[in-house]
Amino acid sequence: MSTSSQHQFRYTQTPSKVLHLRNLPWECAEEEIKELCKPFGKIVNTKCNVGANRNQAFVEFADLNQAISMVSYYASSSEPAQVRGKTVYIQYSNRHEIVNNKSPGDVPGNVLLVTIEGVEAGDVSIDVIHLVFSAFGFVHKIATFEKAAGFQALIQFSDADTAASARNALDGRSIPRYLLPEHVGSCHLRISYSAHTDLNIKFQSHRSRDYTNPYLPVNPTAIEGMVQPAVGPDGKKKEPESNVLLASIENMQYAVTVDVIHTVFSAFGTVQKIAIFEKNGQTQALVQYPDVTTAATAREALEGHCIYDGGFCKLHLSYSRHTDLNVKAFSDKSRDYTVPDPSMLAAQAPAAAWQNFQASPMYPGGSPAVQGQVPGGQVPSWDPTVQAVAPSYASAPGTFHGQTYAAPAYSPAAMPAASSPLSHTSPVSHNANSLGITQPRVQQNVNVQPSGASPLGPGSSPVMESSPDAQGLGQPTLRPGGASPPGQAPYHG
DNA sequence: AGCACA
Repeated sequence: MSTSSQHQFRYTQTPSKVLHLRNLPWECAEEEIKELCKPFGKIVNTKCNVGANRNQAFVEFADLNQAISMVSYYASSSEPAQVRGKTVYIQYSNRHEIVNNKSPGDVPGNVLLVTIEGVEAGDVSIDVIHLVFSAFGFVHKIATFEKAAGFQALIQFSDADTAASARNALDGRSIPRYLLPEHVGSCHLRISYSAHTDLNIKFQSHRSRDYTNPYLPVNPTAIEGMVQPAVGPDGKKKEPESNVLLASIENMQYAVTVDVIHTVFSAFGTVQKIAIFEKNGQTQALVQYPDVTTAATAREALEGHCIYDGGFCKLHLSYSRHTDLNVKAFSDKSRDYTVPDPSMLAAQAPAAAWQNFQASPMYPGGSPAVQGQVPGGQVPSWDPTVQAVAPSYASAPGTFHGQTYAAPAYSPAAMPAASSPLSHTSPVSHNANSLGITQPRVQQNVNVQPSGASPLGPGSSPVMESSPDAQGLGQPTLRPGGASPPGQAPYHG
């Protein structure tokens, strides 16, 4: 043994109440580490799954002598410290206390946040998730979603103990291969706790389930297969229709406020809710109508038109996968016209709250349950472009954890493609008014017809009274019913 | 197999 090697790690020799454990098994659970350490004293803190490989941990004893006794014991023991048969290396930490050992995801609760790594959203059906986690207790609710972190699921158990047992057993584990499509490689579960205590599931769908309420309606637009935008032979997208429109606003030289959106879209029917958000640097808005027909009318009439003269704020409309927006009733980016009383907002527990929770880690530390509230009045982080892919995997009955499971409640029904009448969804208009995306020479204006009747296509678009310059910024020029002949655009950019 | 950033 060279003196240099002794010097190399000399600094680790200073005793500390905190021990550094390394070479732990993959995603070793906190309980396993405690089991190893607690014979030597009282553990006051741990920090697990640290290091690049998440196979290290820190354990803080109440007393320095307890830490010394553990190090001393294994220094002289013929049997090394082991977890799951794997030798664990124990040294004094170079710090003397564990600070902030609990990240929010480590605060136990009855709802787990599960990240399924290495899969696409369509690879793991909600039935498979349910199957896997049901082995540990009754799964009340599941909500799945896609975020930057990947495909995730919130899984609600009855209590924190059940959730903890599932977490301890499955964190870092993989979903069995036979439950996955063949093309999926590794598929590790990364599990932490959610701050939620009760998920608000609005529909039984391919992405959310409430097993406590079998009578919950099935979201008609979220049935498997329905949401996947089919591509026809001509390459046109055939989206499922919806009562909610997704408006992308191109060339947004002027502010587009909730009020502006409301004004424009109210021409075709009652606008129930609006949410404005940014997506890939482009402003988009979700506009909710009471029914699909109204939305279709508005879509037909507004597609390709500009809110302002001069080719500004050009609208591109598609159907959202949403059917009922959960938005803050009054904010600068959203409006819920069905909730006149702001105090009602608390009762409008948005199912999107957990999405928001994912997007912005602003859950109050230690504060119980941000349940049912959109935190901070933020606009929910809608991600309408993430169109869920219909699971190609049909979960078959099988056994897992020694239990036999029935077939999934939802068979992958064939997409009722015929129900989508939209055959002219091409982004490029074939009409005379060739609204060049880059060089809009002729102004196409929003035609507002309060009756909503006989919406005009882009080719027969009437014009607004004037350019935004004449009207001042921020106010679209709307002339109800004042249909001018086509080609009479007064503004030439 | 060698130190934490939530």
